Amino acid sequence: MSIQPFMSTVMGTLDSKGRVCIPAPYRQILATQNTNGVYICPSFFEGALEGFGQSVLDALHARLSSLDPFLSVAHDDTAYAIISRSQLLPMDEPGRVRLPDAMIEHAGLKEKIVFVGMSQKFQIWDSERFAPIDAERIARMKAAREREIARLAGGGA
Amino acid sequence: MSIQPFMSTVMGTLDSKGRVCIPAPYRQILATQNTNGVYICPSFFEGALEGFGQSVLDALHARLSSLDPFLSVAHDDTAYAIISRSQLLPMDEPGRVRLPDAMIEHAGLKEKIVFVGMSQKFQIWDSERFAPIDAERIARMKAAREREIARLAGGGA
DNA sequence: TCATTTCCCATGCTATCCCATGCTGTCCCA
DNA sequence: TGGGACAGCATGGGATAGCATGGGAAATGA
Repeated sequence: MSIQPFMSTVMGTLDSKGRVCIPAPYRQILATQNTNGVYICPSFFEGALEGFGQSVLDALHARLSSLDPFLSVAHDDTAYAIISRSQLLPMDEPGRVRLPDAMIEHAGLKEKIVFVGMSQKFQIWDSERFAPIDAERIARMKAAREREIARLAGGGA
Repeated sequence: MSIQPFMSTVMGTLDSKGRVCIPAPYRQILATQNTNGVYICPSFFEGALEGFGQSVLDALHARLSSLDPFLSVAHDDTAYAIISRSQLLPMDEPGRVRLPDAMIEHAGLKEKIVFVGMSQKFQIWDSERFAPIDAERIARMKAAREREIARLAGGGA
């Protein structure tokens, strides 16, 4: 079988104890990556959380390890930022993790949340906050498509 | 063996449990792509669903893997457009899949549905909704042909 | 000693898997 | 050339396993 990406959009719940149930398909992917739990990192650009497994972390680590850890000034800022802000959250038996309060606050999570599969990683959004973002992303895609159609109809020049 | 495209238009049924029987020729194509089940994605631009196999997903994944999963906007947009909206639907023994309610609603599926083969992918339409779309596509094609004839008659300049 | 958190067990529901059946197409034989 | 038999495909329904969720007990730190 080929690579297993995080896919699809799944509704979820944040309970009164700050726990979320990781969707079963996501857990299977994490398991195949030998990840006991899940890595969570606040997104830098959006009010959301990003989750991923061991293989993403390995790739980031590989990027950093090509640099001299003490002498290099050519830092890989992205890789460094991710690694330094990520946490490995342990998973209980049914497949839930306890989100740290700081993460819940960063993403503005209420009761209804959304898991958004994005191949190597997935995002966790508050349901209400995600709705306009969703509409905006779709609008961008449509606009890009319209431009392409217009270019083709224009005579291919 | 040559490439196996999804082709022809096939009638189908959506049962009371939201299941559809994937046409046998389509299943054979999916099987040759080592796809256990079928990937389904709501169309961005039309009230229909799009189905495809592993090879489409592999091509997409290859494109994503050249982009930074945390830094690149193109990565997020592409992943969001397809990956987050697609699902791998498992297939039961006779060859049926359960369509998620959100997908059924997106395509406005009633009882009578239509599978439309489109080479790498196929579409799933509600039967009534597809009729005018079909006519429109034919009309567009005819118009293009007319224009080409006119251009050739005009002296080919 | 008390508060907070973490781990574990119990439960209802939903989705998935599986079996049984009718039908329609094709293929073969008369 | 026509009729019959068989095979494969589409369909319906029911039982079961797995998932999401809630709460309680134990352990740790203040």
